[in-house]
Amino acid sequence: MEINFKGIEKKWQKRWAEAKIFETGDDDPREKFYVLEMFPYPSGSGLHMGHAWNYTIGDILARFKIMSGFNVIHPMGYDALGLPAENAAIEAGEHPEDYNKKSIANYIKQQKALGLSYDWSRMISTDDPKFYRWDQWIFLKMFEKGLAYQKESAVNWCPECNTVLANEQVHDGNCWRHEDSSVEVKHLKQWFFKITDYADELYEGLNDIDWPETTKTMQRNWIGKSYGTEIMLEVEGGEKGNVVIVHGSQFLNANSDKGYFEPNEQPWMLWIKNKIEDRIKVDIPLMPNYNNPVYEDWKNEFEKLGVNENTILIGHSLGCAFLVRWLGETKTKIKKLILIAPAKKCVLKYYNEKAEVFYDFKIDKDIKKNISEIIIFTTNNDYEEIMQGSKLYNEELGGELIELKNHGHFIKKHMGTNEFPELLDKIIGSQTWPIFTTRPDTLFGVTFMVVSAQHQKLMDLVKDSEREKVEEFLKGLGSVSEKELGDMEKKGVFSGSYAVNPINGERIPVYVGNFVVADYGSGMVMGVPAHDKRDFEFARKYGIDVKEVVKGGDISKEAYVDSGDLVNSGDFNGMNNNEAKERITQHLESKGLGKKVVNFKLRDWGISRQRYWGTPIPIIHCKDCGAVPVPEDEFPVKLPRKVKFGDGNPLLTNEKWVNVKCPKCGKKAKRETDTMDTFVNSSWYFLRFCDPNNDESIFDSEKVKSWCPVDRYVGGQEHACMHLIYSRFYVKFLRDLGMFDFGEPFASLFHQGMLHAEDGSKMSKSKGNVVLPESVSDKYGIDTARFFLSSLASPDKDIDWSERGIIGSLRFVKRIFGVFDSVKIDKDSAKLESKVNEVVRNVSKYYDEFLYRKATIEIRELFDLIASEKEASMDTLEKFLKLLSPICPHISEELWEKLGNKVFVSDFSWPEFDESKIEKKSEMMDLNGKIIERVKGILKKGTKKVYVYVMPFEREGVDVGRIGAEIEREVEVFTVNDSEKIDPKNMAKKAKPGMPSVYLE
RNA sequence: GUGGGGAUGCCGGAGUGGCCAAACGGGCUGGACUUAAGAUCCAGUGGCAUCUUUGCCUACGGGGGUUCGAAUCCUCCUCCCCACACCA
Repeated sequence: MEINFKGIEKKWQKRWAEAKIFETGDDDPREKFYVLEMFPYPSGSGLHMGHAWNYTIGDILARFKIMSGFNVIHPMGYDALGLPAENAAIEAGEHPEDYNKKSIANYIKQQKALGLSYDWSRMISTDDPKFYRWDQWIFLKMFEKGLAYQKESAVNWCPECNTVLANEQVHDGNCWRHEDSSVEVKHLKQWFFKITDYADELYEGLNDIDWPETTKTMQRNWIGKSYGTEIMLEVEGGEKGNVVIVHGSQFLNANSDKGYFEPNEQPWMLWIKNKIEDRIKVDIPLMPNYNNPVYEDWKNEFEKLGVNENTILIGHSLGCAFLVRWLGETKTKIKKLILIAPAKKCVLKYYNEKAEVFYDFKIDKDIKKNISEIIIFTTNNDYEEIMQGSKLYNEELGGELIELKNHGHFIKKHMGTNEFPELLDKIIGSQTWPIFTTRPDTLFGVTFMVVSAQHQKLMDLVKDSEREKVEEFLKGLGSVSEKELGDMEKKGVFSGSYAVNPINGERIPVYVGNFVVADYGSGMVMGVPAHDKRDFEFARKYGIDVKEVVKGGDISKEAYVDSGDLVNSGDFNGMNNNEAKERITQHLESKGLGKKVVNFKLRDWGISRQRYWGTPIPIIHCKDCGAVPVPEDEFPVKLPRKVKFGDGNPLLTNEKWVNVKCPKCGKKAKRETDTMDTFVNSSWYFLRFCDPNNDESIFDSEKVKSWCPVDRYVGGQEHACMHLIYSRFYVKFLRDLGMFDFGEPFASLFHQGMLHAEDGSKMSKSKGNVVLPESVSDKYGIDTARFFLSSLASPDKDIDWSERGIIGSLRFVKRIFGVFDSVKIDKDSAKLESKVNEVVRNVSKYYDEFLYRKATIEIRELFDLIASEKEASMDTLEKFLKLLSPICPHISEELWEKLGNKVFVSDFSWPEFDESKIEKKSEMMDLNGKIIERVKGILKKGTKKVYVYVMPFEREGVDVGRIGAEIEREVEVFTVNDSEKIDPKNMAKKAKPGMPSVYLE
């Protein structure tokens, strides 16, 4: 029999379209159901059978739901913006806009030929400015809320794509699109979306959605929530440069015995020098004629010393005036300026006149631009003029003004102590680093720290003496790509700095390491070699101490990472380490040195792409006003058509587009030429389907509220950590804007398997193994293909195309036509009636759960019965077609019409079933009868007693009296698991449910 | 390494305590139809025995266990796939 599949398909597709049966109204009282397949990037090469299958999976469900009486929204659109489209267009020598229009048109044609139940009136395409203007609107809202921001950062650069990639788009150090281009690290200013603000909700929200466990796990791993303790750690800065202390005038009586010191030998000066000179050079020059100072003389003397941008200058009293004057004159850049009791005029009457001249200068406010830190020390009991001087300097120069108690004029006579720790702090500038750890219990076992080699503040930690070694180390890493970095062995180099363990005050060396991630936690980790594998290796390699703090393993051989009791841990000794985690954290917390924190692996989403075919970022860069958003009434910022493709960002080549006026100040400014990552479009397109033609707003909230969230979302698992996280983020953001009230876009998610080519490999144009739906449709009919693919395996599994296999389905389809021609329409046999009810019941469930394969099996079974009975009721034949129609809509429609129906089967109600009509399988129908029959069959004359063995659940139904009467023997019944049973021949084992076993005595 | 999923007949793939030598399909074998091929239809498809009935043996990656009873539950092992991969 030959069937004109093409004709049938065309006929019904046309009729469905004319009757608009798949167009969905917004105000339908029926319960809504949103079925969505991930919208495709419309590739120029069109869709192959694998794509067709993806849409079919959703289509079968949508059709089932339509028939089941739901108000089904089942839309389709095109993810047309993006790099691949741009590249394909360039390769084809066409403008992306034109190229894409053609691709989309081709896609639509192909999809329509598949007979998919889309509501084409809702179609959207992301390259339409009417669509992407709302990308820009969302960007603006993000910008307003501080969730869109720019930062200079190390980014993943794909040389193939000529653009930056998001973290999610880098796999194994390679671009997700170009398996053999290794991603480079570049430093660029980029736009980011602050997805991390939603990290916790993205993580926790996974508990409430019906998604495949694997995908949820992947997202959980990606977001990477971990609970731990943040420990505040003091790290001595790596000093570099030098310190110069310029003393004041010597005005005290030279004869006073205890009060007398040379001006450059004030005890605190010597104390400081002594404290730090092994780490940093300290000069305390004795200035000429200090009792009769002449500025020029001091200047000459002072300039003999090296002063550069790494110098810390410390002045005391008159010395301060000298330094400020000198800095104002010379505009020298220095690191820090510390003024101690600075004077702006002479404080003692008998003081030399020349000193007055010394103070005769104006404080140059601009010097603060050349100094990264200015600190002024004053006290409460200095000379009045000096205290005022401190304030004056502070007013003019800014910086920090520190008032100490009872330090007089900071000379021996007044201070009462030789020590000046406050100053020491300011010189060494010890830094506080928060350290994240999940093992605060091992804090006593810390023997080193490692800071990331990529850390921005790394050099602040490196001491001069180690600088060369560190730089060499960094150089060694610099030539390595991101990918190799992953495989590299853990290496480190000593930074020269030490951290202080807050729990016991121990000094811990800080290393620079290649294995510490710079932007996780604070980029510095504590090393506990005794209880962490990696730390153990590191310590072994560099001869660092391994200090056991948790008992349980042999730390001379390997790190012990399991639990145990604490040792070498001060007050916490003997405590179980799990308890110690809490207690040590509490202890730190009480001292303000630590707290419980949650940390995430998730990073902000870098959305800048240096390419043309994307949504323009609606920002204008102005020299004076900075990044200024394009006003909403100027939206959309359309992509200019005229650009040159070649090297670099094409948008830069349209100067007219780039050069604009600043919306704020009206001066000349430039447009942002980065475009947005293509994933911004797919992050919310499913919302737009609810109101696709709205030009007034992104969508009508009421419509979105009535349709969303998506009830069943069908798409590939490869988007687990990209599209599916971004969409969740967008939805949460839009919800927080008050657009709607749900927080998750996709209530349930289904990942389809991939359709491979006949040889089991991926279908690809280059391999020449692509199966095209058109040719399949010509040869076998699209319904046959749908049935075949449905029957292969459950749709979440990968399957292989098979020309031979589809013949089996073709055979089935042809048989259907044959049987429908010949079957006598009358009434059902009891068997058929039971079967049809059973199949309706089961298939309904199967469709709802994507168990299409099982559906095809039962449909076949029902069909086989109809065929063998040769007679069936009209009702049964109709039910059969209804059951078949989600998978084979065209031929079902055709046969439905042949039965004399005028309405569409696709739009008809789903069949119901009657549970009571389904024959119960002979389950213990007459257990006693069976026993009697069986015993009678083997009964011998000499048999005296009969033992019967039944299943425990059958025991109650056994009528010993009746059996005994029938067989005229003594009967004893045992359950098969009765340990006291009499069973010499081990017959109990042979018993099966419904089939007891028997032993004759 | 971590997390997830697997391993069933010639093949794809059901089955998740008893009705399982294992659904359904493909393939293969035989038969019907035909001059023949294709298509279609029927039957068979672990082994041995047997008159249909039926019995026994060997089988669901490998070992061990729980149970009256295991493809199905537990445990260890092997192998395969997928994802994340130095996240402290």
